[in-house]
Amino acid sequence: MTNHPIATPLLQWFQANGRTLPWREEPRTPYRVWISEIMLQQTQVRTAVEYYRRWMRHFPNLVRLANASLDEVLKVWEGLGYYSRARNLHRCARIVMDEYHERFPRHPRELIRLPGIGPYTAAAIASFCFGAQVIAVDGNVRRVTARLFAFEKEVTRQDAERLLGPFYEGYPAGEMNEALMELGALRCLPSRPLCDTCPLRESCAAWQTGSVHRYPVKPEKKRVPHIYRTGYLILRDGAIFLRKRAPDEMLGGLWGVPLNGDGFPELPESGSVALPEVKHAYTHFRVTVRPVLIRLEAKIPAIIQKAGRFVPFQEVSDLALSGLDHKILGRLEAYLLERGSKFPPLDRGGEGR
DNA sequence: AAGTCGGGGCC
DNA sequence: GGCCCAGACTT
Repeated sequence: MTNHPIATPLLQWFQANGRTLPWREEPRTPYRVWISEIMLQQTQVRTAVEYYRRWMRHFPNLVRLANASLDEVLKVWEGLGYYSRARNLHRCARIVMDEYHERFPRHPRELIRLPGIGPYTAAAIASFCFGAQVIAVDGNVRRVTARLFAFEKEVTRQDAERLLGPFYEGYPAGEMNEALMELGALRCLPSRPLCDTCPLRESCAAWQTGSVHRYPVKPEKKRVPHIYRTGYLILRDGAIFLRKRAPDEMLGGLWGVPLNGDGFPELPESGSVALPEVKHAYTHFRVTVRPVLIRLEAKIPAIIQKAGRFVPFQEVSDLALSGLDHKILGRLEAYLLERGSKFPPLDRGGEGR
Protein backbone atom coordinates (compact mmCIF):
# COMPACT_ATOMS: atom_id res chain seq x y z
CA MET A 1 0.00 0.00 0.00
CA THR A 2 1.30 3.39 -0.96
CA ASN A 3 1.68 5.99 1.73
CA HIS A 4 2.73 9.30 0.30
CA PRO A 5 3.07 12.11 2.90
CA ILE A 6 0.93 14.43 0.77
CA ALA A 7 -1.32 12.18 -1.30
CA THR A 8 -2.57 10.10 1.64
CA PRO A 9 -3.72 12.97 3.89
CA LEU A 10 -5.16 14.71 0.86
CA LEU A 11 -7.33 11.75 -0.07
CA GLN A 12 -8.34 11.17 3.54
CA TRP A 13 -9.45 14.78 3.81
CA PHE A 14 -11.26 14.58 0.48
CA GLN A 15 -13.21 11.49 1.45
CA ALA A 16 -14.26 13.13 4.72
CA ASN A 17 -14.83 16.74 3.68
CA GLY A 18 -14.80 17.01 -0.11
CA ARG A 19 -17.27 15.86 -2.75
CA THR A 20 -19.28 19.04 -2.95
CA LEU A 21 -20.30 18.99 -6.62
CA PRO A 22 -24.09 18.71 -6.58
CA TRP A 23 -24.27 16.65 -9.78
CA ARG A 24 -21.92 13.88 -8.72
CA GLU A 25 -24.78 11.37 -8.76
CA GLU A 26 -23.90 8.00 -10.23
CA PRO A 27 -23.31 6.84 -12.75
CA ARG A 28 -20.87 9.49 -13.87
CA THR A 29 -21.38 8.96 -17.55
CA PRO A 30 -19.08 10.63 -20.06
CA TYR A 31 -22.00 12.76 -21.25
CA ARG A 32 -22.72 14.11 -17.76
CA VAL A 33 -19.08 14.73 -16.95
CA TRP A 34 -18.51 16.35 -20.33
CA ILE A 35 -21.41 18.80 -19.95
CA SER A 36 -20.54 19.69 -16.37
CA GLU A 37 -16.85 20.22 -17.09
CA ILE A 38 -17.56 22.46 -20.06
CA MET A 39 -20.04 24.49 -17.98
CA LEU A 40 -17.49 24.84 -15.18
CA GLN A 41 -14.83 26.37 -17.42
CA GLN A 42 -14.16 29.81 -15.93
CA THR A 43 -17.49 29.51 -14.13
CA GLN A 44 -18.20 29.03 -10.45
CA VAL A 45 -20.10 25.96 -9.29
CA ARG A 46 -22.90 28.08 -7.83
CA THR A 47 -23.52 29.66 -11.20
CA ALA A 48 -23.33 26.46 -13.24
CA VAL A 49 -25.49 24.12 -11.18
CA GLU A 50 -28.89 25.48 -12.18
CA TYR A 51 -27.81 25.65 -15.82
CA TYR A 52 -26.73 22.02 -15.60
CA ARG A 53 -30.08 20.86 -14.27
CA ARG A 54 -32.00 22.77 -16.91
CA TRP A 55 -29.64 21.51 -19.60
CA MET A 56 -30.32 17.90 -18.65
CA ARG A 57 -34.06 18.52 -18.89
CA HIS A 58 -33.65 19.83 -22.44
CA PHE A 59 -30.84 17.55 -23.62
CA PRO A 60 -30.81 14.41 -21.42
CA ASN A 61 -28.37 12.56 -23.67
CA LEU A 62 -25.91 13.00 -26.49
CA VAL A 63 -28.30 12.12 -29.30
CA ARG A 64 -30.89 14.63 -28.16
CA LEU A 65 -28.20 17.30 -28.12
CA ALA A 66 -26.85 16.34 -31.52
CA ASN A 67 -30.33 16.42 -33.06
CA ALA A 68 -31.18 19.85 -31.61
CA SER A 69 -30.64 23.07 -33.55
CA LEU A 70 -27.86 25.46 -32.62
CA ASP A 71 -30.49 28.11 -31.85
CA GLU A 72 -32.06 25.82 -29.26
CA VAL A 73 -28.68 25.03 -27.73
CA LEU A 74 -27.74 28.71 -27.48
CA LYS A 75 -31.08 29.53 -25.87
CA VAL A 76 -30.52 26.96 -23.12
CA TRP A 77 -26.95 28.22 -22.68
CA GLU A 78 -28.10 31.86 -22.64
CA GLY A 79 -26.56 33.80 -19.75
CA LEU A 80 -23.65 31.45 -19.06
CA GLY A 81 -21.23 33.34 -21.29
CA TYR A 82 -18.31 32.19 -23.43
CA TYR A 83 -20.76 31.07 -26.07
CA SER A 84 -18.14 29.24 -28.11
CA ARG A 85 -18.57 26.57 -25.43
CA ALA A 86 -22.18 26.05 -26.53
CA ARG A 87 -21.32 26.11 -30.22
CA ASN A 88 -18.53 23.59 -29.61
CA LEU A 89 -20.80 21.36 -27.51
CA HIS A 90 -23.19 21.17 -30.43
CA ARG A 91 -20.43 20.47 -32.95
CA CYS A 92 -18.83 17.92 -30.66
CA ALA A 93 -22.10 16.07 -30.06
CA ARG A 94 -22.58 15.59 -33.79
CA ILE A 95 -19.02 14.38 -34.24
CA VAL A 96 -19.28 11.86 -31.42
CA MET A 97 -22.64 10.64 -32.75
CA ASP A 98 -21.60 10.40 -36.39
CA GLU A 99 -17.94 9.41 -36.19
CA TYR A 100 -17.64 7.67 -32.81
CA HIS A 101 -20.90 5.71 -32.77
CA GLU A 102 -22.22 7.81 -29.86
CA ARG A 103 -19.32 6.79 -27.61
CA PHE A 104 -16.68 9.19 -26.33
CA PRO A 105 -13.11 8.06 -26.94
CA ARG A 106 -11.33 6.89 -23.79
CA HIS A 107 -7.87 8.26 -24.39
CA PRO A 108 -6.96 11.90 -23.62
CA ARG A 109 -5.09 12.13 -26.92
CA GLU A 110 -8.34 11.38 -28.74
CA LEU A 111 -10.58 13.47 -26.48
CA ILE A 112 -8.47 16.59 -26.92
CA ARG A 113 -9.07 16.51 -30.66
CA LEU A 114 -12.78 17.16 -30.13
CA PRO A 115 -13.98 20.79 -30.33
CA GLY A 116 -14.12 22.54 -26.96
CA ILE A 117 -12.15 19.82 -25.16
CA GLY A 118 -8.71 21.06 -24.14
CA PRO A 119 -5.99 19.62 -21.92
CA TYR A 120 -7.95 20.06 -18.69
CA THR A 121 -11.29 18.69 -19.88
CA ALA A 122 -9.68 15.77 -21.69
CA ALA A 123 -7.84 14.79 -18.51
CA ALA A 124 -10.98 15.26 -16.41
CA ILE A 125 -13.18 13.04 -18.59
CA ALA A 126 -10.47 10.41 -19.05
CA SER A 127 -9.64 10.18 -15.34
CA PHE A 128 -13.20 10.45 -13.98
CA CYS A 129 -14.89 8.15 -16.48
CA PHE A 130 -12.21 5.82 -17.81
CA GLY A 131 -9.67 5.59 -14.99
CA ALA A 132 -6.87 7.18 -17.01
CA GLN A 133 -3.80 8.07 -14.95
CA VAL A 134 -3.56 11.73 -16.01
CA ILE A 135 -3.42 15.02 -14.10
CA ALA A 136 -6.22 17.55 -14.73
CA VAL A 137 -4.69 20.99 -14.27
CA ASP A 138 -7.23 23.73 -13.60
CA GLY A 139 -7.05 27.03 -11.75
CA ASN A 140 -7.42 25.34 -8.38
CA VAL A 141 -4.57 22.93 -9.06
CA ARG A 142 -2.33 25.75 -10.27
CA ARG A 143 -2.99 27.77 -7.11
CA VAL A 144 -2.46 24.80 -4.78
CA THR A 145 0.75 23.92 -6.61
CA ALA A 146 2.02 27.50 -6.46
CA ARG A 147 1.63 27.57 -2.67
CA LEU A 148 2.71 24.02 -2.02
CA PHE A 149 6.04 24.69 -3.74
CA ALA A 150 6.25 28.47 -3.16
CA PHE A 151 6.56 28.70 -6.94
CA GLU A 152 7.90 32.08 -8.00
CA LYS A 153 6.45 32.13 -11.51
CA GLU A 154 3.10 31.45 -13.07
CA VAL A 155 2.42 27.70 -12.81
CA THR A 156 2.07 26.29 -16.30
CA ARG A 157 0.38 23.01 -17.03
CA GLN A 158 3.79 21.42 -17.57
CA ASP A 159 4.99 22.78 -14.23
CA ALA A 160 2.01 21.26 -12.44
CA GLU A 161 2.40 17.91 -14.17
CA ARG A 162 6.11 17.77 -13.33
CA LEU A 163 5.69 18.81 -9.69
CA LEU A 164 2.56 16.79 -8.90
CA GLY A 165 3.42 13.68 -10.91
CA PRO A 166 5.24 11.97 -8.01
CA PHE A 167 2.17 12.41 -5.75
CA TYR A 168 -0.02 10.56 -8.19
CA GLU A 169 2.06 7.41 -8.48
CA GLY A 170 0.15 4.52 -6.97
CA TYR A 171 -3.02 6.57 -6.45
CA PRO A 172 -6.14 6.81 -8.64
CA ALA A 173 -5.72 9.98 -10.69
CA GLY A 174 -9.45 10.68 -10.82
CA GLU A 175 -9.66 10.82 -7.02
CA MET A 176 -6.48 12.88 -6.80
CA ASN A 177 -7.73 15.36 -9.40
CA GLU A 178 -10.99 15.87 -7.59
CA ALA A 179 -9.29 16.06 -4.21
CA LEU A 180 -6.88 18.77 -5.34
CA MET A 181 -9.68 20.77 -6.93
CA GLU A 182 -11.85 20.45 -3.84
CA LEU A 183 -8.93 21.54 -1.69
CA GLY A 184 -8.55 24.62 -3.86
CA ALA A 185 -12.27 25.35 -3.68
CA LEU A 186 -12.74 24.75 0.06
CA ARG A 187 -9.39 25.43 1.78
CA CYS A 188 -6.72 26.87 -0.53
CA LEU A 189 -8.90 29.85 -1.48
CA PRO A 190 -7.61 32.62 -3.78
CA SER A 191 -7.82 35.19 -0.98
CA ARG A 192 -7.76 34.50 2.76
CA PRO A 193 -7.08 30.76 2.47
CA LEU A 194 -8.16 28.57 5.41
CA CYS A 195 -4.74 27.21 6.27
CA ASP A 196 -5.79 26.38 9.85
CA THR A 197 -7.85 23.45 8.60
CA CYS A 198 -5.77 22.53 5.56
CA PRO A 199 -4.62 18.89 5.51
CA LEU A 200 -1.45 19.80 3.59
CA ARG A 201 -0.37 22.63 5.87
CA GLU A 202 2.74 20.88 7.18
CA SER A 203 3.90 20.11 3.65
CA CYS A 204 3.20 23.54 2.22
CA ALA A 205 6.34 25.58 1.47
CA ALA A 206 4.38 28.82 1.45
CA TRP A 207 2.80 28.11 4.84
CA GLN A 208 6.10 26.99 6.37
CA THR A 209 7.66 30.31 5.42
CA GLY A 210 4.61 32.34 6.43
CA SER A 211 4.22 33.67 2.89
CA VAL A 212 0.99 32.13 1.68
CA HIS A 213 -0.31 35.58 0.77
CA ARG A 214 2.45 36.00 -1.85
CA TYR A 215 1.26 33.02 -3.92
CA PRO A 216 0.31 32.50 -6.61
CA VAL A 217 2.34 35.31 -8.16
CA LYS A 218 0.08 37.32 -10.41
CA PRO A 219 0.89 38.61 -13.90
CA GLU A 220 0.81 42.30 -14.77
CA LYS A 221 -2.65 43.81 -14.82
CA LYS A 222 -3.64 45.41 -18.08
CA ARG A 223 -6.00 48.34 -18.27
CA VAL A 224 -9.18 47.69 -20.21
CA PRO A 225 -10.51 50.14 -22.81
CA HIS A 226 -13.96 51.69 -22.53
CA ILE A 227 -16.05 52.13 -25.67
CA TYR A 228 -19.28 54.05 -26.19
CA ARG A 229 -22.02 52.94 -28.55
CA THR A 230 -25.56 53.81 -29.57
CA GLY A 231 -28.15 51.04 -29.50
CA TYR A 232 -30.86 51.32 -32.12
CA LEU A 233 -34.35 50.35 -30.98
CA ILE A 234 -36.27 50.21 -34.25
CA LEU A 235 -39.95 49.42 -33.63
CA ARG A 236 -42.68 48.64 -36.14
CA ASP A 237 -46.16 47.22 -35.54
CA GLY A 238 -45.40 45.45 -32.26
CA ALA A 239 -42.07 44.15 -33.49
CA ILE A 240 -38.46 45.17 -32.96
CA PHE A 241 -35.58 44.95 -35.41
CA LEU A 242 -32.86 42.59 -34.16
CA ARG A 243 -29.77 41.24 -35.83
CA LYS A 244 -28.25 37.80 -35.56
CA ARG A 245 -24.51 37.77 -35.03
CA ALA A 246 -22.34 35.70 -37.33
CA PRO A 247 -20.85 32.52 -35.85
CA ASP A 248 -17.28 33.82 -35.99
CA GLU A 249 -17.82 37.14 -34.23
CA MET A 250 -18.17 37.88 -30.53
CA LEU A 251 -21.41 36.47 -29.09
CA GLY A 252 -21.72 34.53 -32.34
CA GLY A 253 -25.13 33.05 -33.01
CA LEU A 254 -26.87 35.31 -30.49
CA TRP A 255 -29.46 37.91 -31.44
CA GLY A 256 -29.14 41.51 -30.35
CA VAL A 257 -29.96 45.17 -30.70
CA PRO A 258 -27.89 46.67 -33.54
CA LEU A 259 -25.19 49.10 -32.42
CA ASN A 260 -23.50 51.80 -34.45
CA GLY A 261 -20.19 50.72 -35.89
CA ASP A 262 -19.84 46.96 -35.55
CA GLY A 263 -21.15 46.16 -39.03
CA PHE A 264 -24.04 48.57 -38.77
CA PRO A 265 -24.24 52.12 -40.18
CA GLU A 266 -24.99 55.28 -38.25
CA LEU A 267 -28.69 56.07 -38.32
CA PRO A 268 -30.24 59.54 -38.30
CA GLU A 269 -31.55 60.37 -34.83
CA SER A 270 -33.91 63.24 -35.68
CA GLY A 271 -37.09 62.77 -33.65
CA SER A 272 -35.61 59.84 -31.73
CA VAL A 273 -35.98 59.33 -27.98
CA ALA A 274 -32.92 58.58 -25.84
CA LEU A 275 -33.32 56.10 -22.98
CA PRO A 276 -31.09 55.79 -19.88
CA GLU A 277 -27.58 54.48 -20.55
CA VAL A 278 -26.57 50.88 -20.02
CA LYS A 279 -23.12 49.84 -18.78
CA HIS A 280 -21.66 46.39 -19.33
CA ALA A 281 -18.27 44.85 -18.49
CA TYR A 282 -16.59 42.23 -20.64
CA THR A 283 -13.33 40.50 -19.92
CA HIS A 284 -11.10 42.79 -21.96
CA PHE A 285 -13.19 45.93 -22.44
CA ARG A 286 -16.14 47.88 -21.06
CA VAL A 287 -18.97 49.40 -22.98
CA THR A 288 -21.59 52.06 -22.34
CA VAL A 289 -24.61 51.95 -24.62
CA ARG A 290 -27.03 54.82 -25.16
CA PRO A 291 -30.28 53.23 -26.35
CA VAL A 292 -32.36 55.36 -28.70
CA LEU A 293 -35.81 54.80 -30.12
CA ILE A 294 -35.31 55.40 -33.84
CA ARG A 295 -38.02 56.92 -35.98
CA LEU A 296 -37.39 55.84 -39.54
CA GLU A 297 -39.06 58.11 -42.06
CA ALA A 298 -38.26 56.24 -45.23
CA LYS A 299 -38.07 52.54 -45.87
CA ILE A 300 -35.37 50.50 -44.20
CA PRO A 301 -32.22 50.59 -46.30
CA ALA A 302 -31.43 47.24 -47.86
CA ILE A 303 -28.04 47.06 -46.15
CA ILE A 304 -29.78 47.22 -42.79
CA GLN A 305 -32.64 44.92 -43.61
CA LYS A 306 -30.21 42.20 -44.66
CA ALA A 307 -28.52 42.34 -41.25
CA GLY A 308 -31.55 41.06 -39.34
CA ARG A 309 -35.33 41.00 -39.15
CA PHE A 310 -38.28 42.45 -37.29
CA VAL A 311 -39.14 40.15 -34.39
CA PRO A 312 -42.64 40.37 -32.86
CA PHE A 313 -42.40 41.32 -29.18
CA GLN A 314 -43.88 38.02 -28.10
CA GLU A 315 -41.15 36.08 -29.93
CA VAL A 316 -38.14 37.96 -28.56
CA SER A 317 -37.90 35.73 -25.51
CA ASP A 318 -37.53 32.70 -27.80
CA LEU A 319 -34.21 34.06 -29.06
CA ALA A 320 -30.86 33.78 -27.31
CA LEU A 321 -29.73 37.24 -26.22
CA SER A 322 -26.55 38.46 -24.53
CA GLY A 323 -26.52 40.06 -21.12
CA LEU A 324 -25.98 43.48 -22.65
CA ASP A 325 -28.99 43.05 -24.93
CA HIS A 326 -31.12 42.00 -21.97
CA LYS A 327 -30.15 45.24 -20.25
CA ILE A 328 -30.91 47.33 -23.34
CA LEU A 329 -34.29 45.68 -23.91
CA GLY A 330 -34.99 46.19 -20.23
CA ARG A 331 -34.75 49.97 -20.85
CA LEU A 332 -37.25 49.62 -23.68
CA GLU A 333 -39.56 47.57 -21.50
CA ALA A 334 -39.48 50.21 -18.78
CA TYR A 335 -40.10 52.97 -21.29
CA LEU A 336 -43.09 51.21 -22.81
CA LEU A 337 -44.51 50.39 -19.39
CA GLU A 338 -44.41 54.08 -18.45
CA ARG A 339 -46.53 54.82 -21.47
CA GLY A 340 -49.04 52.10 -20.70
CA SER A 341 -47.75 49.87 -23.47
CA LYS A 342 -46.33 46.45 -22.79
CA PHE A 343 -43.25 44.47 -23.72
CA PRO A 344 -43.33 40.79 -22.75
CA PRO A 345 -40.95 39.86 -19.94
CA LEU A 346 -37.62 38.44 -21.13
CA ASP A 347 -36.99 35.08 -19.54
CA ARG A 348 -33.64 33.47 -19.93
CA GLY A 349 -32.90 30.00 -21.13
CA GLY A 350 -36.25 29.28 -22.77
CA GLU A 351 -37.86 28.06 -19.57
CA GLY A 352 -41.04 29.98 -20.32
CA ARG A 353 -42.02 27.92 -23.32
C1' DA B 1 3.44 33.53 -24.80
C1' DA B 2 -0.12 36.68 -25.39
C1' DG B 3 -5.13 37.98 -26.81
C1' DT B 4 -9.73 36.84 -27.25
C1' DC B 5 -13.90 35.21 -25.33
C1' DG B 6 -19.15 36.34 -20.76
C1' DG B 7 -21.08 36.79 -16.82
C1' DG B 8 -21.78 36.51 -11.93
C1' DG B 9 -20.18 36.74 -7.11
C1' DC B 10 -17.55 39.01 -3.95
C1' DC B 11 -14.74 42.55 -1.84
C1' DG C 1 -14.16 49.94 -9.50
C1' DG C 2 -10.97 45.17 -9.55
C1' DC C 3 -10.41 40.22 -8.94
C1' DC C 4 -11.49 35.39 -9.59
C1' DC C 5 -13.69 31.50 -11.44
C1' DA C 6 -12.99 22.84 -12.48
C1' DG C 7 -10.19 26.91 -19.89
C1' DA C 8 -10.17 26.63 -25.03
C1' DC C 9 -8.68 28.55 -29.11
C1' DT C 10 -6.09 31.51 -32.19
C1' DT C 11 -2.00 33.77 -33.71
